[in-house]
Parts: sequence; C-alpha cells; structure tokens
Amino acid sequence: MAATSIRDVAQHAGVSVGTVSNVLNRPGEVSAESIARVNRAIEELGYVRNDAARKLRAGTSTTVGFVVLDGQNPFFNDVVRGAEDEASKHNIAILYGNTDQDVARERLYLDLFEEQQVRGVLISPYDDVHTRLERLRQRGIPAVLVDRFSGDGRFSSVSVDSVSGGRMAVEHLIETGRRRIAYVGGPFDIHQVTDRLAGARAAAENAGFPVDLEVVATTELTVAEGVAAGTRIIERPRAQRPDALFAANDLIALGLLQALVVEGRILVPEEIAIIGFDDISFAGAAAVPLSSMRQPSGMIGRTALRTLLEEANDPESIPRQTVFQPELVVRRSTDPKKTR
Amino acid sequence: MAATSIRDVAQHAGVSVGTVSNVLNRPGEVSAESIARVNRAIEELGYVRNDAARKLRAGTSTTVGFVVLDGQNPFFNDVVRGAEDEASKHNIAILYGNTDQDVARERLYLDLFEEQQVRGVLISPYDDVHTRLERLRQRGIPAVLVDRFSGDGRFSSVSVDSVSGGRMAVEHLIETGRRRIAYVGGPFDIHQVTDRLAGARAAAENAGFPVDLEVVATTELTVAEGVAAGTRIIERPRAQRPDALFAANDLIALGLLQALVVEGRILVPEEIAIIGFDDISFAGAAAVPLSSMRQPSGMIGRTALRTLLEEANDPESIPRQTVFQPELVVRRSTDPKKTR
DNA sequence: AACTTGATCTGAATCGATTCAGAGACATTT
DNA sequence: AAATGTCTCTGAATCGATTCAGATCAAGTT
Repeated sequence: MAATSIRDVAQHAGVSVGTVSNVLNRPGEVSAESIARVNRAIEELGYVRNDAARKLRAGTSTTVGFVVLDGQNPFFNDVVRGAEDEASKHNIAILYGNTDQDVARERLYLDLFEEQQVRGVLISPYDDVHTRLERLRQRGIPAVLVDRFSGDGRFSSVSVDSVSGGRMAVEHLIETGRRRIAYVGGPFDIHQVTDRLAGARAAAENAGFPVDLEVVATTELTVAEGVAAGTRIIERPRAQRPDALFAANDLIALGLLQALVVEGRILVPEEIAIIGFDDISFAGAAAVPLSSMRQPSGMIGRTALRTLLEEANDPESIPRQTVFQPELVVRRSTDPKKTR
Repeated sequence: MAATSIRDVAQHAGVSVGTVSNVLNRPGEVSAESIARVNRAIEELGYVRNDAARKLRAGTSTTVGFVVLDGQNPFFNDVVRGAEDEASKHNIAILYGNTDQDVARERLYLDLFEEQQVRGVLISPYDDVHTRLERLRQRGIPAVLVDRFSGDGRFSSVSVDSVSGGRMAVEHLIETGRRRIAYVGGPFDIHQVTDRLAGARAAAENAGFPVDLEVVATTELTVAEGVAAGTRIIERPRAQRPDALFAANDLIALGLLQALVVEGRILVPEEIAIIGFDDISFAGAAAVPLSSMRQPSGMIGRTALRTLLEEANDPESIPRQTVFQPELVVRRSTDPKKTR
C-alpha cells in the first residue's frame, strides 16, 4: 500500500522523474547537488525500486535461475554456494529449482524461469533439454550447463572430466592390488554415471593384465541405495565378492561403507576397498574415511555464473567449454596405511 | 527480441487483449470457442506470459524468498526441499539466499527480495530482523520464521522445540549412566545453540544427583570445528575428559566422532558417548552411527511455506506459531548394544 | 553580440498484462 | 413491443521505472 514510487521521490526532492532515474542508474550525468537531494528523499521516504517495472521497461533482470539435479547431494549444494557467492557480488539473486531427476519438474522450472525472464539459466540437466534451451536463447536468455559437458558445443558448460575421473579411480584401485572391481551406481540415464563407468572400463582394459569389472546397478544415487547395494554384495559367498568398489558418487559410497563395515563386519579396505566420487565434506568423517575423486565444486559454481553473465552481457559470445580435472584423494578406505 | 506479447496473440486469434487475458486468468468467463482460438494462437506463436508486466499491474508475485542460515548444512537443505515441494504445487518459485551467519548478506537478500516484491519471505534469521520484517510487512510482504520461535509472537513461525530437544538429549545421556557431560557448540549468538544448551542445563540440574555440564565452545557449526573441538578434548589427561558429548548439531557431532574415533582411537560410546542434533541423513553412516535428535525437516519447510501463502492471501490473518517436538534417535554412539 | 558547446534537467512515451466500465447480442419476462 | 437480464467481448487506462528528444543555462569562442 505504501507504494512509494519514483514519482513521489521526484516530487519530494523537487526534481523530475528522469533525474531520479538517472541518479539511480547513471549518477555520472547528474550534478552532485541533485544526487544529494534525491538520495535524501529516498532515505526519508524509504523508497525501494520496483524491480518488476524496471524489468518490464529495461528488459534486463537481476535474477538467475539454477536448476539442480539433486538438491540433497552436498556436492550440488557446494556448487550452488559457489554460484551464489559470485552472484551476490553482482547483486543478483538466484531462483532455485531442484529437479530430482524428474523430467516434469525440469520443464516446470524452465517454464517458470522463462516467465520470470531471468538473466540466464544454470542447469545440471537430466533430460535432453537442448531444444528447450535453444528456445530460451532465442528469447535472449542464455544457459550454461553445469557438471555436464556440452558434447556438440551448442552451449557453454562447466564440468569435470568424469571419464578421466573414473579412469583415475580405477587405476588407483588396480595400483593398490585390486583385481575384482565392482562399479556401483545408477540410473544409467544420468550422464555422470555412464561417464564414470566408461573411464573405469578404460582403466580396466588398459591394465595390461586381466581385471574384472562388474556393474552393480542402483536406482538412485543415495545413501539408502548404497546401503541396499552393499547388502546385496555381502550376501554373496565370500569368494564371489569383489575386492574393491568404485561408487558413482559419495552418497552411494557412504551407503556401501555403512553396509559393509557396520552391518557386514567386513574390513575396509583390507577385504574390500571403496572409493567414491565428489569428495563431499562428509567423506572424511565416514565409518572409514573415504577415498574419493575431488571435484572443485565451489569453483564450478563460480565459473558457471561468471560464464553465464558474460554471455548475458554479450549476445555475440560463442559457447565455451570449461573442463576441470578431478583430483584423487586417498584416505583409509583404499589405503590401510592411512590412519585417516 | 521475439517478444510475443498478449497483443500479438489477440491479433492472431482475432479477439481483444482483454479476452486473451481472461482466457489466461478467468477462463470461466469466456466462451469455449474463444478459449480454443486463443489457446491455438498461444501454441502457434509460442507465447509465454511476461511475469514482470503481470506483477507490475496485478501486484501479486509468484516468487517466494527463502533466506537460509547455513546452506551447507543438510538439515537446511531438507527444509528447503520441503518448502520447494509445496511451492511447486502452487506454481511458485523460490528465490534462494544463503547468509552463512553474515549480517550483511542477510540484509542484502532482504533488500533484494523487497525489490523483487516477492509474495513472502521465509527466513531462518541470524541477526534481529524484526524491524526489517516489520517494514516488509507494511509493504504487503509477509514473513514466516523458520527453525526459530517468534518469542513475542509478532510473526508466524515454524520451529522445533530446541530447549526440550536439549533436555531430552541430556536426559538420555544421564539415563545411560553419564555424569560428566560436555556441550559442544557455538557461536552463542545463534539461538538454536543457546536453546539447546538451556535444555541441557535443565536436564543436568533436574537429575536429582550431581551431573557435570561443561561447555566447549566452537566458532562455527561445522565438521571442521567439530574435529578441532574433539582434538582439544582428547589432548586432555584421560581423567579430565567428559564421558559424554552433546553436540549442538550433527556437523559438530560428526567432527567430534572423527577426532575421537579415527584420530584419538577412543572407544565410542564406551569411553565417551556422543549425541548430535538434526539427524541428518549422514548421521547413520558415520564412523560410529550417531545418535541424534531428529527434526522433521521436510515438514518444517512444507508447513512454513503453507503458512506463508495463507498469510499472503489473507492480510488479516494473525501470526501463528507451529512448534514440532524433536524425537530421540538412539544409535550406537550412545548405546553399545546397538549394532548400528 | 551572436554563436557553439557541454552539462544538466525535463516530461511524455513506452514496456506488456490486467482491469473494468461499457457495448452488443440474444433470451426471457412483463 | 418494451424492459430486463445474461453472457461475452472490447479497448482504454493503469501499474512504475526507463529512455530519449528536446529545453535551459552558463561558459567559452569568434
């Protein structure tokens, strides 16, 4: 109700609306005297800019949409956090949407963001959203793929080389003497899951000697699914168990640990080694501190947001792929010599 | 550029803009014939409503702001998730802001949300934001406090009884035979931290026999700070160590566990028992499965959002306090009989 | 004195959806 | 036949910030 508009401010300060707007948006073109008067009026009236009107006329928004694949995963929270830090520097707010691998939710949020005419969209996609994003682009809304390489280069992306991460993880297992490895993860329509497996396969095939690599499929990348997969593994006769597990992410790995160590009384890493992916902050606090492939999560978020803003400011810009390399972090779950 | 407006749709469908708007907002007042024509035109032109214009004219927004105290804490992510689920049912998007116990960031987000003229604000406050929220309310933006009781009842709130949770936790420790208890947490300008301590004190004083309760202060509620506090404790001579730790939240508790079990080779719970607060999903997967005070996190988020929308739709509504009771979840870290 | 130039300010037009007073067509009632 | 009511539609006015062509004025130039 107390809708103080720019007109009220103008009147109170004894200047025109144009001048008030200039004070707000291009103070360089206004005399010091006017700036002072307008600012005093703003102060006295408690005026706050109406972003809807601003957006309508000027066309530019101060909001960025972020569609996240799995909001319960600390990894994505770290990414969001990085993006948020960068955004707040530019006085930009983040519209947040968690899809939980649901195509309908993914569409819902993209629709919502389009109505909101956000400045741009960050998305860790689940479904194939290329056509949808192409349409957003036509309306002047750029998009950057997060944690997902844009194979055809149509969009900018910021990701981690999951294939090479998968290879490094399994190479590490092989180097420490493991020969019967199980890859635990799923569903396989998530690209990170298939990429990490592809890397794992490459490592197993290039070992120079036979290395078993079986796949234990899960329906989700959650702790609970990790526990379930772990239980299935310990129910097998001892001889048929793998001697190492490579989990598609740390949530799965933590679930596996819990099943093996706490319930199955299996020695990790002596009997079965475990390595995860992401290096979330809970990895070090696990039943047995967890080896993992570290992703620079905060940096991914910051870079993605920066890339997005550059594209938003320069429509001519061409897509750019940023790929970080993951880093092997060895803890006790693969190396008995480590105390932690 | 391809700015298809309601006017284009009207022309394409051979009706007036008013009719198009009615099809969109009150289809009951329009003939079936017109609805069909307009919908076809919308389809053919790929029209998407401009939310800025809608907001400007109609005054109502489809966005809700959520200011979160600690975005890295899985507990808050679960709360956000609950709110999001409820929001997406109403076609509402969430503007997300993480303050990390920073007064400046808290202000920044409230300013941003005010400019955006959000439908309402959910906030787990750090600073005393009552005056700020009061002002938002005057502008027609209601607020609901999340995970924080509104002592003076000026605002609606959805919270968990931290005092009673603290009491239950320490009562449990006393019942299982502990007499030298340390409360680990901080900083003490976070209300949850002081409330849980107050409950712990009450339990210690009402025991009917002497129970030691010391305070080990941390600067943050993080795993790292938990590790640091744990390290300080195990450096003490054995006789001066407490026999139980009550952590202000699970992140601290996980850090303590890591320091005691993994580094200090201390038996948990035999030598020192540990209980946390929140029951985040990682609590069960810890070095020793962690006892904790469970908060109904998803329910908190859903309830908060529902309360907020009710207030937004009925300006006459009076503030309402919803308080959930936490629930004791006993796992191995306080009970040696449990296998998990 | 006449003319430029530059700095500053003004205020109407504009963005696109919503709203609402009023018009038109038709059926029903008096 | 006139009056009343119902249903449906129309289109100008409106929300508030931005933009921009033009006005004003003091200072500098010829």
